[in-house]
Amino acid sequence: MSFSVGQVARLAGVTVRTLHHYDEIGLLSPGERTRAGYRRYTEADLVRLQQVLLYRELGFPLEEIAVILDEPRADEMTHLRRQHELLTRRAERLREVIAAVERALEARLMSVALTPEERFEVFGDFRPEDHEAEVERRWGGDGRYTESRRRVAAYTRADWLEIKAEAGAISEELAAAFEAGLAPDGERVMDVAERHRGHISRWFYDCSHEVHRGLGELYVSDPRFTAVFDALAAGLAAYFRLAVDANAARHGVPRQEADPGGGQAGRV
Amino acid sequence: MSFSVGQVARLAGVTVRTLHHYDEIGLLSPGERTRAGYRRYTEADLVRLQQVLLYRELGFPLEEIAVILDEPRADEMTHLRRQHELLTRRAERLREVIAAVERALEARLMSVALTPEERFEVFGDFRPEDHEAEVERRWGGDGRYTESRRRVAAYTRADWLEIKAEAGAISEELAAAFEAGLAPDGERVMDVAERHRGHISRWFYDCSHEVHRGLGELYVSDPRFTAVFDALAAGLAAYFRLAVDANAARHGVPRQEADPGGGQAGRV
DNA sequence: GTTGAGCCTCACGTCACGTGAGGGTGCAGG
DNA sequence: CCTGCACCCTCACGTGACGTGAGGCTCAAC
Repeated sequence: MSFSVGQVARLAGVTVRTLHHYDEIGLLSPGERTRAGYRRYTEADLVRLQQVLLYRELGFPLEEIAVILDEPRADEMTHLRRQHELLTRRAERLREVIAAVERALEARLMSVALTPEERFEVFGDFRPEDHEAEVERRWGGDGRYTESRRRVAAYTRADWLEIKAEAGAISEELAAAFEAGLAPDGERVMDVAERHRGHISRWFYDCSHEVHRGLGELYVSDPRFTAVFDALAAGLAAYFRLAVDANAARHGVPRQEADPGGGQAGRV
Repeated sequence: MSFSVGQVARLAGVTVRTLHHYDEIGLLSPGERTRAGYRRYTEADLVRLQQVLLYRELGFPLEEIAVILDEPRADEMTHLRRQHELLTRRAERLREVIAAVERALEARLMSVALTPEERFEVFGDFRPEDHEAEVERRWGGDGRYTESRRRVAAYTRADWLEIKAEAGAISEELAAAFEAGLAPDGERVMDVAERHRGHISRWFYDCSHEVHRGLGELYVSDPRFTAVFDALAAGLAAYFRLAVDANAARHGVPRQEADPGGGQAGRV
C-alpha cells in the first residue's frame, strides 16, 4: 500500500508543494518512485511525516527536524514523548497568554492603566511560540476569521451604553447589599455575583467560576482595581471577592490554588 | 514618557530589527522622532504593539494586522475580545493535538497500527496553528530543547526491557485478579490500576486520572486495543476500564463527559 | 484517442525578518 | 575636550519555508 503526493497532501493537510520541498531538502523523500518518476509514499514515510509535522508545529526549523529524526538512537516513542512534553509546555504558555488578555480586558473595562511591563509580561519572558503561519493565513480565506468577527463584532455605541449601565447596576446593587450589612455569602449577594459573571460572559468572554474567582482575587490584590470598587464604598472590593467565592462554591467549584500572579503596585 | 527602540524591544521580547521592519511597512511607526532621527515610542504605540504581537501570535500576516488595527470602529476592547476567542480556540486545538500524541503513544506501546487517517486526523482537518518560528528557533540556542531532551532522553535497551517487564507484570496481575473473580472496584484491583497509571506517568507522560480514564475508554472502544487485552483473558479490557474508573473515583476525580472521539474500526 | 485530473521539474516571488556594513549620537570618565 | 562605548540610524543583501505559475509528461476513463 503506497500513496501519491496528492493523497498524502490531502491526508496530512499540507500542499503538494510542501511535500516537494521536503523531498528537495531531503527531509522526507518518498520510499519509491514509479518508472514515470511519480513519488510513492510508503507507510513508513507517513510515520515520518507525522513526526515532521509535529515538530514543525512546535516551531523547529526543518533542518533541525531532519537532524532530530535521523538520530539513530531515538525511535518513534521517544519523539512522541518529547513532543508531548513540548506541546504541554506550549499549552501552558497559551493559557498564560489567555489569562493576560483577560487581565488586559479587565483593565480596560475598569479604566485601569497597565504598566508597560504588565502589557508585555507574557511576551518578554520566554515565549515558546511563533511559527504557525501557513494555515492560519487561511483565516482570511476560509471565513474562520470573519465568522469570529461577526460573533465578536464591534459593539455599537448603544451596546456600550448598555454594558456600562448593566455594570453600573450590578456595582450599585452590590454596594447597597454591602452597606445594608448583608453577609457576602447570603443568597441575594451571591446572586449579584452570579449576575456579574453572566455580564462578563455575555459581553466579553466565557467566564467560568474559576476565572471569576481569579477576577475577585485581582480586585483585592491590585490596588488600582481595588480603588475603583472602594470609590463606591470602602471595603467593597474585599466584599465582592467573598461574594464571588461563595457563589463559585455554591455552584460546586472547589477552591484551588491557581497561578499566584503577584499584584505588584504600579503607578496609576 | 517615551521609549527608545531598544527599550521597547526588550520590553516586548522582539528584536530591534523587527521594530524597524514594522516601521518600514507602516504597521507600527513611533509617534515621534528626536532631531537626530531616533525613534521614540509613546505609550499608545505600546498598546498598538501589544495588539500586533497578539494577532501575530495568532498567525495573522502583518499586512492584515495593519488593516484590522486601522478599522476605525474597532477599539482595544473589541480586539481583546476577538483575540480571547481566537486564543481559546487555539488552546482547544492544542489539547486535541496533545490527545492525538497520547493516542499515538498508546498505539505504539500496545503495538497497534494506526490508519493513515488516524495519524493525521488532527492535522488534516482545520489546524489553526503554525507560524511561531522566531523565538522557538531559540530552542536550540538557549538550551530549552536540550533540557527537554535530557529529561525525555532516549531510553536504553535496558530501559525498554524494564518497561516491557513492568507493563507485563501489571497486565498479568490484572488478568489474575480478573480470573480470580475479584470485583474491579475492589481495593487490590484499583491498586493495580493505579500502578498502571504510575507506569504511564513515569515512563511516558504525566497521566492524570482524567487521561487515565480516557485510556480505559480507548481500550474498550477500539477493537485493536481490546484485542491486545482480550488475548490475555476474554473481557479483560472491559474489566480494566472498570478498575481505572473506580480508581479515579477513589481519588476524587468525578466522572465527566470529555471528548467523544469515536473508536472507528480500522484495518489492523 | 482524446480529455482531464494529476504528476513532474525548473525557477522566480514572497513574507518576516536576520545579518552585516558604514556611519552618526550621547553621555560617562579621564 | 576628547575618547570610549553603548546605542541609534539607513541601506542592502541573505534566508527559511514555502507560493505560484510555466511548460510538459502520465494515466485511467470515456
